[in-house]
Amino acid sequence: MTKKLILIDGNSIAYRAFFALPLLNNDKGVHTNAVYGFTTMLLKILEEEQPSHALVAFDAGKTTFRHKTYEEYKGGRQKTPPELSEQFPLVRELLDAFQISHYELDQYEADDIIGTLARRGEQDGFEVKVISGDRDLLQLVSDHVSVALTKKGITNVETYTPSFMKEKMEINPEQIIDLKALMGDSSDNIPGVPGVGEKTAVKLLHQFETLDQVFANVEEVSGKKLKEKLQNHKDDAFMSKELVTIDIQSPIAVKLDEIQYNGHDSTKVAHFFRDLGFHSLLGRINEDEEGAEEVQDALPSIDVTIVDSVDETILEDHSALVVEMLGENYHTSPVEGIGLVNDSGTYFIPTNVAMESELFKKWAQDKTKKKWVFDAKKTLVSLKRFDIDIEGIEFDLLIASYLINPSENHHDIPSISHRMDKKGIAYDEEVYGKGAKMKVPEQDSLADHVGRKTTMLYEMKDSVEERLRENSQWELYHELEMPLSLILGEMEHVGVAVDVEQLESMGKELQRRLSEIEEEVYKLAGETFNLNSPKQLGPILFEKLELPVIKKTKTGYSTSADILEQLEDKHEIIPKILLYRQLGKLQSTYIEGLLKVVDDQTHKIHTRFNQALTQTGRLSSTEPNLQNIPIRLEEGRKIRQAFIPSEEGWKIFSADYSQIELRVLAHIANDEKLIQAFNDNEDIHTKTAMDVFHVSKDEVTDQMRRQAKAVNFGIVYGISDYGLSQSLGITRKEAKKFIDRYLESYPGVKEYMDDVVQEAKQQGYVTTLMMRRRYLPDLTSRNFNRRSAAERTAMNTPIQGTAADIIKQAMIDLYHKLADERLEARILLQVHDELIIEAPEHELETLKELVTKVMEETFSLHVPLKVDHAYGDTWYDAK
DNA sequence: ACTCACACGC
DNA sequence: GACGTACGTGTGAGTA
Repeated sequence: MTKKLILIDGNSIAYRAFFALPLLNNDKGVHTNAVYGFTTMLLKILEEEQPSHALVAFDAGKTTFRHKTYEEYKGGRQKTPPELSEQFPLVRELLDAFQISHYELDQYEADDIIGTLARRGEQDGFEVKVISGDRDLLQLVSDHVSVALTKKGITNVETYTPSFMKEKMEINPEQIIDLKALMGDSSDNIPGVPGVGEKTAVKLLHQFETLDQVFANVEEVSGKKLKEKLQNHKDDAFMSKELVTIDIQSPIAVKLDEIQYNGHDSTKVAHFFRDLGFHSLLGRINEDEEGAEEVQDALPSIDVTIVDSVDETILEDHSALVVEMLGENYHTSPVEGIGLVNDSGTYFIPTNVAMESELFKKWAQDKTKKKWVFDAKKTLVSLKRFDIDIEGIEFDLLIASYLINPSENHHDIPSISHRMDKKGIAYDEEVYGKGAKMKVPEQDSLADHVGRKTTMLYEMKDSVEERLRENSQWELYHELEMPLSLILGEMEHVGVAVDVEQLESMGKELQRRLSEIEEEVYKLAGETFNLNSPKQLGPILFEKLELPVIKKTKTGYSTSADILEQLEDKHEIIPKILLYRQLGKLQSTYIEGLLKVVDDQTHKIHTRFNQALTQTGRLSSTEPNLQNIPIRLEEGRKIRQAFIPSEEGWKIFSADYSQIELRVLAHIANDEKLIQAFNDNEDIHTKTAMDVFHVSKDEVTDQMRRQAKAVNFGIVYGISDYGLSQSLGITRKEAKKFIDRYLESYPGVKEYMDDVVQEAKQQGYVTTLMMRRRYLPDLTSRNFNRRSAAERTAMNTPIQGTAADIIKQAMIDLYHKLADERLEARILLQVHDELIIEAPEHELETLKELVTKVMEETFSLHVPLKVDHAYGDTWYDAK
């Protein structure tokens, strides 16, 4: 087997990672983006290269031997940001966990260490691979030394071999030094010859081979100016050469046989990953399929009693309760067992033992026995499957964690525990495996893991609640999200009835039309191909049919709808493709997709609302997503005909807020004109058009109203001038003008936008009216894009988030009102600004008034909230 | 098992 | 003036 040596330029990779990735930080405010990027790069290299030897080199200190030659070496360079410097010790820790040597040497740079070892390795018969982001290292390339440079991002590299270099750069590795000597390097403050850039330098080296030859034959250089510059800066060039030349004989102490790589210590690495919150990476380190037992053996042991029959002594008030399931879908996943922790101990109750126990059921349903859970909704729904209606849920760690920081991507017990510095717990993935390898471990392991999770839940309650109070979020948590959670759970459990035959017959008709269109497209294309593949479609349209290329994606031609629409009258194949796409979407996502998740016993669909996911406070919906059922195009809207009441003689009733976000904006910004418009019950888009274009009502054309509508849309969703230009098909400049004119027209809005960004910069986050919070670390980003995106988010989130708060409040109010009035009507779905209800026909008259009133009065703004309603035999008809 | 391009809603 | 530009979920293709 050949010996393979990997040499990594530690500083360079850390820098790259730092600037390539957003400034992630974990809960304790420690930045981890560079470490994270470094880790992904390292994992990839180790997987791909399987090195026998490895070393990471770092720059030692401020001064190097090069400074003796040239004092200003690396002068003028920006100071390393503290957010990065603080990560270097972590990178070293990481390497220790991976058991990879790292090395630095006073007065020398990482380059010199790498160069020296590369040459030594080469002589000893190694295949050497150098990883860096610094092109200077290309001078090391030889038959047995290749250099991988990071391209975009961090794991994306390009490997330079002598032949690749010749092809790509048209010069040899040996010429790299001379190239740099001529062109200099501003980032290292290397002068080179002024006025000579890469192009000229390459040209010179083509002609004269080496730097020495260039100057020996300087008379032959074409161009008077160039010749002069060379003659005047000969010394600079040779000094530059000295500076960029890597010292391949640096006095380093390490020997090659001391830097063998024998694989990492998975326990240490796992520990490190957990500490820093690198969950996604944990799955990539257990080469030899560590089972649940091994993972747990590494943790301090705990005492879990496996219960074989439930007795009263374990069912206390104030208990942490975990209903454990491996699958995501709690409507269908088997319950693997129950975790219970209270003052009397830590218990694991096997599913059948719990569910067959009358005592357990009675305890669960007793509202005076307070339960602390993780995910109240999931707990509620899964117990309902066993005919248990849980009561007395007093604490929900999932919701609390989400409210404290919604941008945290992992709101599971182990992740939250690690964020709060509680270590004795493994991630689900480590215990259960993931994907196809996921399996229920044997009972002892299961009980141990569930026991730990329940213990963590039990122990974290107080500090998490305290945090909510500190954030002034107690009311949001306790009066809004917690009650809502149970209502959502009930909605999910009730489900929505579906007319399966209707879906199936629509599917058949669609299939027929799809095949027909497909045939026609193939005929027009002159060949058959996979019409669902943009990769295959691109060449047909833009090469074979020679249609003009408007936009490319990184993998080929863009064939998205907005591009195809611009080509619509260029070729008759285009409208057919668009129709095929439209119908294909309906078929695969909505017909087939929905049929897949219909319960075949009850013909109902049970979505799951994710209450702890979006950054703004909105809900999301999965398996299936019932918040994106088509409505815009009639063809798709018909899908809604398949959503029907679950009982004979009932109707679907729908109520939606009219312009809730813009009303919220009027309120928050306290903009006189906007408030006036809503108080006068004006058509807001027409009003906006009047104000932006300075015209009277009857002068507003359709075109103007359409543009005003898009501007309003942009304000609500926080899109950029670019986004607005795209949606209106105008230039960015024009779009910006629209936005500016809008802000001139509504000075209150302008003031709000400025203030909210200002305030967010000061405190680091924005809030909604109900104190929902969103952190925006990118507000201080050095990257313009990031910063402006964060600024738009700062303006937009209070608007969208407050609207989300309001409809959530309305759901709670409505739920209670329906119960108080003894109505049978029940809420089925929420679609951001709309509630879908089913009700017996005789309740409709009552509902019209009651639902509207509750929704409009749920929250009092400086402008009225307006609710429209409709009903019919299907969701389609409730329009 | 993953990423990409695309498309649906608000 | 650059850069790549509301947020979600789900699908099929393509690659590893």
